[in-house]
Amino acid sequence: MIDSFSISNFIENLSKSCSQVQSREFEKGEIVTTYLVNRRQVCLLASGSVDLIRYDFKGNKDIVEHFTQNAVFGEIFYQINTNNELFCIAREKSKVLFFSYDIFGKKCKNNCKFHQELTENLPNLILSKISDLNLRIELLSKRTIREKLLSYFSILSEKTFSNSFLLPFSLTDLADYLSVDRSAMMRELKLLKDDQIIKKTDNKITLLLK
Amino acid sequence: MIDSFSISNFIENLSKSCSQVQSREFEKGEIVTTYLVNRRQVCLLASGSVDLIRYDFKGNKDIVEHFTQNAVFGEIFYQINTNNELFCIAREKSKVLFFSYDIFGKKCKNNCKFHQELTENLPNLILSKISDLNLRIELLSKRTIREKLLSYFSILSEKTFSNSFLLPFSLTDLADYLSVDRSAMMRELKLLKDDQIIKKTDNKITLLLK
DNA sequence: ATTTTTCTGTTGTAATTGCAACAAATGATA
DNA sequence: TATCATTTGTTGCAATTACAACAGAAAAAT
Repeated sequence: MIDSFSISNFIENLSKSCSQVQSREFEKGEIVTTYLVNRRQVCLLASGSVDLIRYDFKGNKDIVEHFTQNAVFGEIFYQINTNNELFCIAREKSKVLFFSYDIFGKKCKNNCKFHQELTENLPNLILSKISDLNLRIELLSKRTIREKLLSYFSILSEKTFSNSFLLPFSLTDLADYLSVDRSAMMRELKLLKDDQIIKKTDNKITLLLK
Repeated sequence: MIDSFSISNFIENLSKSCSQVQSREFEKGEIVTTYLVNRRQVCLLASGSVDLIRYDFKGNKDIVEHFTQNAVFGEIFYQINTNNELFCIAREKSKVLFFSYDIFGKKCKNNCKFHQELTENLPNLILSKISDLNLRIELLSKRTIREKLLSYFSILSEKTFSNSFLLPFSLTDLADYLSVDRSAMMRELKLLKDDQIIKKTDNKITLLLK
């Protein structure tokens, strides 16, 4: 599996640039890409964070997906005809690599090391994207807010090998990720505290399961 | 993009078997694979249909995912630590190819045509898997049953270029796919009929939008 | 340092939904 | 053909949830 270290290496090596990969830095708020055209382009987030945003017919903003380091994104992964406009916007200063999805089979003309590492690791990046999507479906499939929260906490707990962990999102974003009303989620969090199932201080959650 | 025709060709050519791909037929009800071990194995459904089933701690059966022709599946795409047991079960007579995900970069020793076609097409099969997952997330993110149904119908309508289309699922499975209570969904379908937003006869839906 | 924006926290209320339970229709199997 | 299993369709009711609206805290921008 690719790790942050490898990605950093990618970026370093990129100075001796691979002809088939572009790289660019974005400031907070800048549009990284849109899902309006139909290209075979893949975006790989080398550093920072990027949101996939929808503006619906009423102009309401809605976070569809949230990308962090090593995430791959782009309209090629989102062949869904929503009649809304989808944008990827940098949440903070971010570095993004752009290349064609069809880089897969092909060898680089220069036979460059960077290109080779990229094609070797892309399959794993895609695997982890698929797992992330499946995880979200798993959570969204739960019927109640309580179940959604507890499933999510349980997964964070397993990831960190601890009953205590920091939420990687703000509570507002968490409600968005679980696709529930924020105030209803806040209420449920309070009930979970009252029932002594969790403890919560700021964005640190502790599971109190016996 | 790969089509059914290409897949059929794959299967035909498979007679001169590629050393890195196994193929097997399953009868209805047979276990195709389980998500208990951690292998790099990919399953590709050449024909038939397969369900990914969960049995929770109470023994309740739950359809997590439903695969049809050309779908790729296997635990490699599902790195989620649910404490449940996940099985893939053939819904009908089905043909499945098995191979390693790491087939990607590697060339076949025999340099066989089949292997080459497979590695060329696998990236596209994976793309369409990702789009399917994103589509489901899109639907599950809707807040009401009505919105879920209408979004789903609208996508089917676009796919078929028609206001009338057949549901690819039974209503029971549709409720499962949208992760809502079946009886609540039935009620909402009736309300949609009463409000003259849809017509429904058996599993044919007609959108009555002006 | 002050203003503005975003985030957290809370609550009442109405609407939606899950659940349980049932009957009829359809499909599968022996 | 008879029997069993699955699917469709329906309803009452209790529980959950979305929505709206607000205030205070924290963070970001000027």
